Amino acid sequence: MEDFAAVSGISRPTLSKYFNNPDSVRRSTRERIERALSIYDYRPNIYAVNQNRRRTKNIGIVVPNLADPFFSEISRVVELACIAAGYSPLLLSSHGNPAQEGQNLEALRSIKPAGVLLAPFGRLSERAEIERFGRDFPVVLFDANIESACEAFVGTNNAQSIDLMVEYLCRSGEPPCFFEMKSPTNPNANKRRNAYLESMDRHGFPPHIYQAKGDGWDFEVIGSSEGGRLIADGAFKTNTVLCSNDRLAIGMLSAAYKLGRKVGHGADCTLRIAGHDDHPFSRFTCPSLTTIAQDYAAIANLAATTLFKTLETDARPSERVETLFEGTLVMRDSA
Amino acid sequence: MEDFAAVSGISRPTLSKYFNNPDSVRRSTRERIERALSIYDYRPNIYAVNQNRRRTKNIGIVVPNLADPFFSEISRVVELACIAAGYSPLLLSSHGNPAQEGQNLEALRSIKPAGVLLAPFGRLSERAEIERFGRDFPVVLFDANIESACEAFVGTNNAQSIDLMVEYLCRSGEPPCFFEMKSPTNPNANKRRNAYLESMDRHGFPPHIYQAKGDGWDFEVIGSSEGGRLIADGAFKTNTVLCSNDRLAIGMLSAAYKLGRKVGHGADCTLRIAGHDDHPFSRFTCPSLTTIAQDYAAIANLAATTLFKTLETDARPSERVETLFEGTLVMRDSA
DNA sequence: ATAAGATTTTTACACGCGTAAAATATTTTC
DNA sequence: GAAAATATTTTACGCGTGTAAAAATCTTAT
Repeated sequence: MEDFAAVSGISRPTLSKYFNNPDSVRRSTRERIERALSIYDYRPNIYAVNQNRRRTKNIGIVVPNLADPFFSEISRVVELACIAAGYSPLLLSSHGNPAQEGQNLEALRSIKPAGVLLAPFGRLSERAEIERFGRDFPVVLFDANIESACEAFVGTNNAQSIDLMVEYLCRSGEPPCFFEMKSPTNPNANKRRNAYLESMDRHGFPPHIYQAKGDGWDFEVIGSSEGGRLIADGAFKTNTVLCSNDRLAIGMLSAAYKLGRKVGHGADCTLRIAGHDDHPFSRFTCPSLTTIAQDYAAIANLAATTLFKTLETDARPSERVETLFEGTLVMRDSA
Repeated sequence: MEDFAAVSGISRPTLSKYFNNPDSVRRSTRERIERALSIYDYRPNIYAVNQNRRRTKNIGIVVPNLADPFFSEISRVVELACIAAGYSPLLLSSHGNPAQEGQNLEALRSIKPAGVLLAPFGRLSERAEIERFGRDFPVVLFDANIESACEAFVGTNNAQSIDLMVEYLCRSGEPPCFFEMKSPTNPNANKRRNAYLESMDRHGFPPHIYQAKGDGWDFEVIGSSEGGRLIADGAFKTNTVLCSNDRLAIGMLSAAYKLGRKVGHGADCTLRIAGHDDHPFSRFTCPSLTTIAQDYAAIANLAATTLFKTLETDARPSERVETLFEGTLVMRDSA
């Protein structure tokens, strides 16, 4: 920078000001700098910069599993929002492994992030660690909520979205059974089950919950094996199944196909299957999957802007804010 | 570090040595340090560290599109390999946008990576930029090759894998037509087309290539709309279609289902569809997709270790090495 | 043209750590 | 137990930038 100052005829402190905020120098100066920049292609050493800055411009993004299209999509939006706001996002996936989540947060500490956008697993075991991390850095949670931790939460209103789906299914045919994993990795699963119970109660139908054994992130495998078994056994009390998420539904649809069961809302169909999340592949299942679309973009952008606001005002907000977006019904062929 | 040196009773230079390589200090000293570390939880400032190190321990990983399960899976393996080798991976997705690839490389420059693992789009337009980047940093390419650039390439042998599939399809039924995008985003697509042509020639069958219009990364959409149109029109000269990749096949399968065409190798089937890549969802299509499995893990690990070797010897290899892994046939129900 | 205000330059120190060289302490070897 | 080999400490400098304070320069309004 010393050298660049020499050849560009600008003093080093002014250059420093320019690189921190191009608008903080006089217009004519900025133009001179940019002219010189186009010739000498100098760029500040980011390590020296971050060493001296009080806060870095880095933002950590941590998601449970990038292999899940839901997270790869939502983190894409988050990432672009960070870049647009002038921050440097650092995307970390926990690869479906809750222990990795802690390691990721630990790794983030060493880059001294300005803030963190975290979609937590939401298990009890990691709660304390996240709370601690949230005290040390500004953190906005998304997708999965941990009531006791961090500045804010942005997600989908599962009560509303499940109720919407139950309502639709009840109006258009038999009331739904509910299919989920026995030990879900995500608090949303519990919210959805409760929402189903409440909604069925409100509609005056008895609930029927079916829980699949198995853990991990191979939801399709579990949906296919366990769901297929339930179908084959004729276990479902009604001809309609609401799956806790699309990936389970995708597995179950493939099992139904293998069993020769015709799924859909047509007259010749004997089974209806619905999901939740509007997974990218739900348009291409056979039949295409009726589901609930979460507003990915809205969730991602609000989470990001909420964090940015915290960073700019530099004051931790006095009270925790939770924002829930509504899901929308996507009527396709499976239910 | 000064303070930590004081309270731990170890000199700062020794601590510095320890943090760069815990084994470079005497055993007893290391234990004293680690005991103190467990009490005071000090950690080196990574920015000060990287400012002074000749080379950082950062490794950039750039993939065209994390939303594509192929890349999310392979980059997961690559990422873990980097961590296991003591490096700090930085995962960047170009979000399906070739221009973003250049921006990602540009962003990587400022973190002065020790090396980069790059799965390029492979378009002509970015060639020069990648070559230039490859001269400034050690880069190992994977998935898509650019003959003229970087240290090494690791990928799948498309000629072998396509031949394997063509061989199987010819043995088990009518010889395949080939379905692909007209203007593919990836050089592998061209390799596969040529492999198909050669293989059909070798088997003594006339080739039939069908190219879908459309660009971008919505392969399923294109496979569904264009592939569906071809099916409806009875355009395919044989009853067997080999798709250039699984995502096209997934789209085409959904179109076939909508058209009421029974796909598979059974007696009652009128159409066979095969893919390439063993996409995570190919097990759950209806019917499940016969395809070629790439050895994700082998490709990812070899790419990573090849880069590490370059970094450790500190010498750019004299000649470029290309390694191709063989694909394996995954026989499922669709063909 | 001139004074007030805004911007830039000069000067200087700080950040936290890598690293080199010489002195000292510790361990190993015979 | 002494000498040799090894490890640690001391001392000092450098990395590339942020930032503060005072001086110098430029811009704007009168």
